[in-house]
Amino acid sequence: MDARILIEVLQKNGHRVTKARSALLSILDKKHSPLSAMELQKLLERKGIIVNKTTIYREIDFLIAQNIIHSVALGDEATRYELSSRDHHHHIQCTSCGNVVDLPLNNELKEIEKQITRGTGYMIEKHALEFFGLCKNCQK
Amino acid sequence: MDARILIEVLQKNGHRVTKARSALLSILDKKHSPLSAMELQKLLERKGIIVNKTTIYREIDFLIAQNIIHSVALGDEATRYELSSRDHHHHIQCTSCGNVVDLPLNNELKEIEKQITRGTGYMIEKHALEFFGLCKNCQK
DNA sequence: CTAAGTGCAAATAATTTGCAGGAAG
DNA sequence: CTTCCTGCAAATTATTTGCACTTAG
Repeated sequence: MDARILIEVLQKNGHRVTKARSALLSILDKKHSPLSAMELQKLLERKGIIVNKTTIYREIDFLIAQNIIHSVALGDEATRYELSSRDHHHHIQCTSCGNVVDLPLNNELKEIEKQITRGTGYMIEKHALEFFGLCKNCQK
Repeated sequence: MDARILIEVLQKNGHRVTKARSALLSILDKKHSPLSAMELQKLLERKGIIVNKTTIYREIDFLIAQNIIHSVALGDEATRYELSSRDHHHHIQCTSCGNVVDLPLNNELKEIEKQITRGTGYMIEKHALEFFGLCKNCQK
């Protein structure tokens, strides 16, 4: 249970473990695709945990500050978030239904990043690689 | 002049060529990094062309519909736009000053896209690959 | 002329913030 | 208890839309 370990770490570091906080971690741990603030709120609701949207945003800020989650920008309405403890991966979003799926890829980009640093002097910290297309269902 | 050609095409297709429209095209043609709605408005202003922000957004919609520009999502405040007629490329944004630079890269992703299609059944239409890091200046 | 372009004010939508009350440790 | 968490309402920011007016062709 990734979520359990994260909760332990939070406790060890003197952070409070609220119902919403631990439920969010277990939701993020189970769902293998990035979730928006609204989606997180709804998934909490299904567990019987009703919180204000403000709380969701503050919880997101907190978890980002703890390096537990990070944002994923796909260019549509809302920012999504996912656990940072996952192996590095990318996403593909269906341009019709909007569904997002994780894509396990190897580090094809390491060499490219070195090239870029050589060419531009930038000290690269991270990258975002997202794919877009029609999922099987929407091809019909 | 890329902008000139685009203007001719618009005229040929029966679209009007307003001061703002042609100025936007020449601005986008010159600036080799994606621009936000607000930046576009300000750059027009510097040319003495004062337009409402609404006009900027409507012009962006129009140019996207004409396949002349497309959006670039970097995950911060605003969406940026750039000419589609440019060779396919990517960007790197400084995580400190926010500056965005174009990166000419070859099609390293073609093979990866084929893999993804084989593995997931998605019919891939496009991808977004952005890099983030510290620019030379901000490393000091 | 006449459809397309434009400004302005108001509407949305995502996210942020101030403040006062409530709960975790 | 005391700091952190939370709700609520109001503020902010990016973008959209309705309506009446203006202009390019």
